Amino acid sequence: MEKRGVEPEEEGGRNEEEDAARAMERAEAGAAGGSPAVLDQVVPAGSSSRVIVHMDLDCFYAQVEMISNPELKGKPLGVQQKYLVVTCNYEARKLGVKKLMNVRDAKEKCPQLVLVNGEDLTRYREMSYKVTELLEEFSPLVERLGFDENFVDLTEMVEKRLEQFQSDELSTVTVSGHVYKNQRIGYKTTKRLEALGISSVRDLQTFSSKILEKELGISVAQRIQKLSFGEDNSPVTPSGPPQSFSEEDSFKKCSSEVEAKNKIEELLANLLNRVCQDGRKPHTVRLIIRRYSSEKYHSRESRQCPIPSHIIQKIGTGNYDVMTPMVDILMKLFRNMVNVKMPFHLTLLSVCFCNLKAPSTAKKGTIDYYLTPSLSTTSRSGKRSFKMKDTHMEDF
DNA sequence: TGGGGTTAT
DNA sequence: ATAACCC
Repeated sequence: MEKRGVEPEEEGGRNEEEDAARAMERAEAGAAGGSPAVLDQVVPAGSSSRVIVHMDLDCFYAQVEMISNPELKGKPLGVQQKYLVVTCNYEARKLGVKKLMNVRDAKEKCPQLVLVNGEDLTRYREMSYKVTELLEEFSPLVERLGFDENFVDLTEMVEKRLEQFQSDELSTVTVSGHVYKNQRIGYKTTKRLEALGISSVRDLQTFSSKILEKELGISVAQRIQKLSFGEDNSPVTPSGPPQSFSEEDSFKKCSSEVEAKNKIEELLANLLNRVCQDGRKPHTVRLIIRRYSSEKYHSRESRQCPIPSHIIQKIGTGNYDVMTPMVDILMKLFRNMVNVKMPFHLTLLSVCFCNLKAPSTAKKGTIDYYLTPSLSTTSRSGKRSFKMKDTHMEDF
């Protein structure tokens, strides 16, 4: 990754801060190799303050594309998904292209705009994890947010460095602070807050806690109001490997079962590759659809089921056909949602593998084998002894 | 509005 | 199973 494409920001996450707004300490020298002594001006000794770096990669997809193809550097570049420019580099922004702009509008604003297709996220995903893994060398406490943001809790590292500096009697330090601008808290909540006359952080700070709790529920109300004072005690939760793998495709119209099956097969094939590389095995599969609706805001429906254990074991082995039985299962889920005897109009299909587990190493005849519900013969009676929310495809 | 992800209910 | 949130 090009260094100038990365903007390191350092955040002073405080538990009991009294600042009116959330303060952010920008480490001018960057997170790594910077001057850790910065902190003794900000953090009283013995305080429970944390040091959390928030790293946000600029126009991430566009950067990946420019690295893949250096000829794109210096040209206005947009990354296209369907008819949208989902992100673009700074050359393009200078010329008026915005994120999530229509391709037509973007071309109109900027006829020289170079577009690359970014519907396949594979390379973005790979780069994204490379960044996360790099950060994990500094601390295991790295939390991902999307593909292009990471939070790193460096409290321990900083404390250790601080001790060193104090013993060296060295403390030449500069601090520059900056304050969070108004944040968007989430679309639905924003609308509800607006209805209450709350449109700024200041409004939220001064609003009645009681009324807010009644309006939004105690959980959301207390959280966002604390956030409005810059108080965020939420831990940096290590993301670790992903909890789900999904692939989706949107389109203008899918109105036949054959069409749907073809699309599902493509999504599934890609997913099987991914899950194979991961090494873990999914125990649940889900099919998600979006039906065409003239105006109603995007709503999705889904059906999921456990993956039969005999199929799970074949995943990743390569020499067995997993596609056929999985397509079978997915088409059953499909017909469970869509009455194929009636006309239908779908605009999105998505397949998701979740409930990922480390592959079983249990061998026949061992204790582990009999203690693994999905392997031992007791699993059938065992499964029926408790309530399953999922549809059982084994029952079909 | 794409093509992903997470957690809460 | 869905909703809401994040990017």
